[in-house]
Amino acid sequence: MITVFENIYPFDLEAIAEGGQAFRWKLQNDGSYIGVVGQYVIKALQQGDKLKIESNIEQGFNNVIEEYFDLQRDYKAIENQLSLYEELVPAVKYCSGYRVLRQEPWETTISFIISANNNIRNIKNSIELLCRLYGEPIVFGGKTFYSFPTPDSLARACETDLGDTRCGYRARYIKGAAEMIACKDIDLVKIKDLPALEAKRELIRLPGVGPKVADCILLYSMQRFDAIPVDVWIKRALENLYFKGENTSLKTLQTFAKERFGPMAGFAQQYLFHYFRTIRSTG
DNA sequence: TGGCAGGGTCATA
DNA sequence: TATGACCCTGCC
Repeated sequence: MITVFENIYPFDLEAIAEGGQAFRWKLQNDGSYIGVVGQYVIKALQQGDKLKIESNIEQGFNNVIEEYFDLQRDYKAIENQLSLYEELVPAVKYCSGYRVLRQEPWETTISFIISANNNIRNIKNSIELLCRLYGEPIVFGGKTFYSFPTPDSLARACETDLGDTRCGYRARYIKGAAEMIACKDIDLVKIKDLPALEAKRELIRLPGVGPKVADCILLYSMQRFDAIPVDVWIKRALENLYFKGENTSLKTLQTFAKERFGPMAGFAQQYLFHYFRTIRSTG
């Protein structure tokens, strides 16, 4: 099925797909991106303010797409609000169209456990291998894609075999987290509704999940926009903007960012991360 | 060819 | 609270 979504603005598919919040989107020769979302393969092509979507979604096509890309949220208003912070204006201008995807909590948890002390290329490779080895095949457009593995399938996996996904020492974290979730020791659905601090504390019980990964899970899959993952890029950005470039502890930076941006912290993080990372890599 | 850094976490002191 | 180890990969 193919549908075109009109008048989507601000929306930047490339920034959304490459921005480091999701790791399963792949750029195609025709400029489109193909990704796997749940049991669905989605081919997305942006042409100006139109978004053309081709997918194997059978029911509720529009709902699935609108929810995943968060199309109902007024990002123009969000960008205007962020632009009230003078220091964010360049980042918001540069990254206009960035959106926080509404991803699945389990997949987000494992993806960001793999992300720790890793680089994006490796993260993508490991997740792809994980899906090929433990996910279910989905045929779309004559090609085979793979769904993200279930908690049960990873809980049953042998730690040595998980090493085949080239995730290194994180294999035991993946297995450990999968076991806790599969046996309902941790319930991601319930965590979604807990108060901020409690939710974070619960997530950190999972092996391989520290403060930063917990914030990623909260922001990218639980719509907790007050969560601000402080990674090396946000550290650089905040130090650069507010601490005269001086080395500052993660805790200080996190407290500062939460106070300064409040419920907008997660959005601010997205624009700062993408902006500083792009500026740095392009010089 | 070898050293280093990459969207942190964990164990130890 | 502060340090160092940790798998693997690509880049210089």
